[in-house]
Amino acid sequence: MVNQANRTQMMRALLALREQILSGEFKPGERMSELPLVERLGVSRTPLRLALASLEHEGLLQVLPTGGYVVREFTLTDIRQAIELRGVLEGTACRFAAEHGATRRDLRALREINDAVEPLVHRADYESFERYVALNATFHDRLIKMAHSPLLERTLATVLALPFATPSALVLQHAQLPESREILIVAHRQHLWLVEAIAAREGSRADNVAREHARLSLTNLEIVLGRRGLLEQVPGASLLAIETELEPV
Amino acid sequence: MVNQANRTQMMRALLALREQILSGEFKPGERMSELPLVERLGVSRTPLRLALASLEHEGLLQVLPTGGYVVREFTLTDIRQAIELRGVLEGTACRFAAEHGATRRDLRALREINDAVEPLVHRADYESFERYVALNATFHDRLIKMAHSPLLERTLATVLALPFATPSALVLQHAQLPESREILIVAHRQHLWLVEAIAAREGSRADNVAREHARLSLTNLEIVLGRRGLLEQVPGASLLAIETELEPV
DNA sequence: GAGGGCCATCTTGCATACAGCGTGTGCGGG
DNA sequence: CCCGCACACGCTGTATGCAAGATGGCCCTC
Repeated sequence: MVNQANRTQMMRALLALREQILSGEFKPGERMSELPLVERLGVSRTPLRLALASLEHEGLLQVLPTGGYVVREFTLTDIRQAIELRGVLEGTACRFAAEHGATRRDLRALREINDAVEPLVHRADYESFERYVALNATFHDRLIKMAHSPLLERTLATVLALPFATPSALVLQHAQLPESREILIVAHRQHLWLVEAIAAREGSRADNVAREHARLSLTNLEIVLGRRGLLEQVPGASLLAIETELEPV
Repeated sequence: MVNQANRTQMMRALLALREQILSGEFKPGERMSELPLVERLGVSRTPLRLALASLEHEGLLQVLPTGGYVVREFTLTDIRQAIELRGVLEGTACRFAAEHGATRRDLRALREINDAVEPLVHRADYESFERYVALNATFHDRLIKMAHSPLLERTLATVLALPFATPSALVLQHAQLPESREILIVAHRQHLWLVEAIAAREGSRADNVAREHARLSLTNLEIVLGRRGLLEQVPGASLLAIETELEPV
């Protein structure tokens, strides 16, 4: 959102607050009173208020009708809809990229990322997963840039700001499970298809593949939900309202 | 976005600023210095800063790397992409509505709106057009609500905040031209199709129809661009960078 | 004993003062 | 005449004081 460096007090408050909220130091519905936060973060009320307003724009906080903010609670439905919407937006970005025509340079960059990812999907160590996640993020960043639509980029960024919505939010948590490594194989194959489709200017195919690709996150979500211990490691998990429909493993 | 009543100084500043920007009282690239605005709007710097931050989030303002805001300039490409993205989001909303299953009550409401619109598309007086625009807005509002996705609603709202992006932004301006009345006929027919598709739970069809429906705004845009006098009546027109590719009538 | 009203306290919204920094201008030197 | 430096102005970021409103508790009354 605001990509300024953390030089200003407002940015420091924003970054600290976001991290603390996502790491579960505040409960959903908890009131974010300003004075305690001032003490906690060591900034004055003015930049703190700006940070709070920014977090409200991001969707992590809600405004009370009487004034003031509370931590927002997310339901499973919220997360599913966020992932689905991410798929729609990323699909649109891929379609734009295909229709607009990708430069050789962009295509080569994507292919190089895929080449680097390929050996990683078969390895099981944690460092490989971390590297996979990083490359995955680079791939998606490059893709959205190729749509040449600042508005789309901005819109997608707002959706990604929500917990659980980002492409690799849930990968690291369950990657250790052997059953879920198949997901990485599928995801990698979809990346190959995406580059193929964009290179061939097949916008509709690129759109569809990207949507299905995003839906892998739904599968990840189901897997993580099945293992209670895993869920709690995910940033933002504390903001999730576990509905009673929690399926037993 | 922030739907609070205009009780607070911040909301008054926000509403006043937005209106003044869209009505062309500031030129694109013009710096929005705080002190002159304080004098102009009669509010203090604190709520003004909040309003500026909100407008930046809306996309009407840009932040300078040195700090401070400037009025953003929109290109034709920006507008086209905004309209296209609106189509994607409205299409998704219609698909969600179809997949989720619409209540009889919602469907009846949509059909009633369409019934009320039907005679209006054949009339040429200004009051009919105004009534058409109002009913059109109600129709679209109802549709997005039927998706049952607050996130989608919020996302669409951000896109609609941009000038020229809203469904009926350009209707009133050119409705007087006889050649453009056909557009209303087509739009009305698409509304009928949308209700049909949603009622039949045909999500894909609803999606496609909604996308094409949004693209009618592109046609409107082309028409308005062809008549210089019309363009200047549209709110936000002053923010538009007319490229040299302006086609002569 | 319960409910309602009043008071105290806390909280937010707003205004303003202050400091640091970037910018623009003017003057002097080459 | 042009370029560079320095000073001054204006601007933003920040801190803090103040007032109005909401909320919760306590007491009084029925």
